[in-house]
Amino acid sequence: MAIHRQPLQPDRKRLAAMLKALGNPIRFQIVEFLAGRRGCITADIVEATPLAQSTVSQHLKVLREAGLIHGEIEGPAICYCLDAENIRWLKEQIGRWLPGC
Amino acid sequence: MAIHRQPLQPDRKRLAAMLKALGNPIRFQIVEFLAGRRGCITADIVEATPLAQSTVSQHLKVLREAGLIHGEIEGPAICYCLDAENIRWLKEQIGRWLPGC
DNA sequence: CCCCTTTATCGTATAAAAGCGATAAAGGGG
DNA sequence: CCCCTTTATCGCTTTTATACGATAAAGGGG
Repeated sequence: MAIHRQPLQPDRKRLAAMLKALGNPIRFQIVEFLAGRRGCITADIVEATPLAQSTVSQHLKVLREAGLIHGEIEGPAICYCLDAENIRWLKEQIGRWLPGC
Repeated sequence: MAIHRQPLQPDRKRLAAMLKALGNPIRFQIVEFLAGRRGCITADIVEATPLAQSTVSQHLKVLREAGLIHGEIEGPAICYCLDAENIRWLKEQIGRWLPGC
């Protein structure tokens, strides 16, 4: 069964995108940071980081587009939380993955 | 707890490296391809792929360095297999990760 | 309505990844 | 010993990711 005959099933694509997003150490740590706080403002994440605000905003966008986090408007700020449902899905997929191992 | 105070624990670093390696769709598919065959020659993977042999070799190197596969010399060729032990470790880590989700 | 705070986006520069062809290395067969 | 097969590595180019400062957008307070 060749790899390139068909593009990649949608759920596989989604899984690979999540893994790619998490493969960056900064983003990985942002997710863990959020997990330890059950949601917080972008500014808090920027403060916890050696990076510029615009850079952090880019990373948050990647995490958002991968479905790992989501933000809710809270006054003039945005409160980011882990997307528990999608993260559960990710963990389930990995749990089922490669049953032989 | 700031993100940048300390580099990243060794096991977290290892986990992020594995996720990064798997985040590339081609490498993701190579792993699944190997899972469906319990080991095969580089040439088989090249053939299953739209890529040049040198490119596939690079991807195999990334997967090897992430500990996801390992190769054994088999005559003039090399037989690649999934590294079941490390993949189990990865799955365990993800299973334990973010217990709140 | 203006200003301040907060976040996203734009433009741009640099670093890293991904791809290829050519070449080297290593093993087996004659 | 030479040649053929197989894989890795090198040099190079193109694409993508990462980072920053500057600017725009959007909400709340006075």
